Amino acid sequence: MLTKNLRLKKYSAFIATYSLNNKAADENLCIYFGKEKQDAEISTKFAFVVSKKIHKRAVIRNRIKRLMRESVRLLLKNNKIENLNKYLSVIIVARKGSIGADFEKINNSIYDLIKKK
RNA sequence: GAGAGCAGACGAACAAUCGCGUAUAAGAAAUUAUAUGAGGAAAGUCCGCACACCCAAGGGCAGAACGACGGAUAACGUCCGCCGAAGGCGACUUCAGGACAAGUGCCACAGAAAAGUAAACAACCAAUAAGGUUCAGGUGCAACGGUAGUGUAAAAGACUACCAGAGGUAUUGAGAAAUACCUGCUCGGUAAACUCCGUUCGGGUGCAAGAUUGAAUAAAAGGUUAAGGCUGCCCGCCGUCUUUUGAAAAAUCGCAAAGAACUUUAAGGCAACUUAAAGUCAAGACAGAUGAUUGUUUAGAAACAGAAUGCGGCUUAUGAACUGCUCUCUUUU
RNA sequence: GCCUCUGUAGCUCAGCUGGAUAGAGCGCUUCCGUCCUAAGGAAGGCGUCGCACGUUCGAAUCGUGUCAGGGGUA
Repeated sequence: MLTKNLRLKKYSAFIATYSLNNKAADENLCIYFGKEKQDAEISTKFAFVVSKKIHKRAVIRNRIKRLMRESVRLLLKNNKIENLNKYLSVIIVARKGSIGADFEKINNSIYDLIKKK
């Protein structure tokens, strides 16, 4: 779990981010980007979504969520995704390809998709 | 040694680096330090409780669950003991295990007949008929107790012996029941068919229950005894209702450390369990915490699987390697 | 969290007040038809009734458990 100021919490913020429909996807993941920032001081907020449609078991869904979270944490720490800073919010949604994936696969997916943007 | 039966335990360990939730302490704050952080099923939501609120002026009809007996428990559809039945050579296992002799229904095809003191196709007696009987044949899951004999014209519980059931009496037991004797009493199956009997349940909603604080609870128009509420329905009772526009939808508690709690010991009890003493305090969010990488050990860095108000059960899923007791067979002494 | 419904042929559905060969439409295969195709006609195979256990003489149907899928509600 990321620290509290990096988490996206409000329901209205989710709706706003989804409605922009600014997204990038492959078979594993789908990333939604929110509005562009006015103030550079505000930190970018993240949310991770693994729907029950992906898989029935909570263990597998939790596993995917944790891997995504860890991957984002490490990328932020190493400053590899600087181009993310201009967005207010980012939602990462898992797709069916991510079932049973290891850390390497998830990490590469996120890195590639963000870099493309 | 082989094959079974029952019960039990375990649910990888250690280290390093980078991280997350909660609590406590320090600090103006950023933050820092310390402690701690997922199961035996957390699952399915199948039962039972606690807890909370709503409705409870009544009356009637429904309804649901359970079902040998005795106990345990907060309670249970759970557990323990025991009886009976069924299965197994046995250890042992399984059982929705009240009543069809209160009433109603159903029992296809076949068969005379599927339950009503029941047919007379063939058979038997007899000269024939009237009559007697349901033995034998045949049908069917099931044919009006079964087997063997006596008896008779031929037969039949008509009579006898054994077996099965029913009723009664006596003894034993806390009881289900068991044992013995008597009565020829013999009346089909099905209640996981309706139903009857007994027992239990005030009803409803589930922590998004609900409580407190804050905000709001205002205005306009229209309609009229219909709608709405009170238990599923009826009676009965209460009672204005609908539409449009506006605002709000946040925080704290519930709830996270104290109880039907857990561990050990002792006493009582066949046991479930109870009582007493000592010790322990052990997750807790609200977009929702337990992760990532590496190394070593084991067996290949293993199964099923992730807390959301809390407990007691049941059911289902579950890798590898184990432990104890018991039974049967075989071999050796 | 709570409530509720459905699993039958390749697909969409009947049958579910127990009685036997489990039906209908579309589809599929073969044949007829036509110069060829379509329409039309004839024939055919198509099923562990989600699974397990039970009740019953007999279960798709009744009961219990279980698995899977869908819907509603806050």
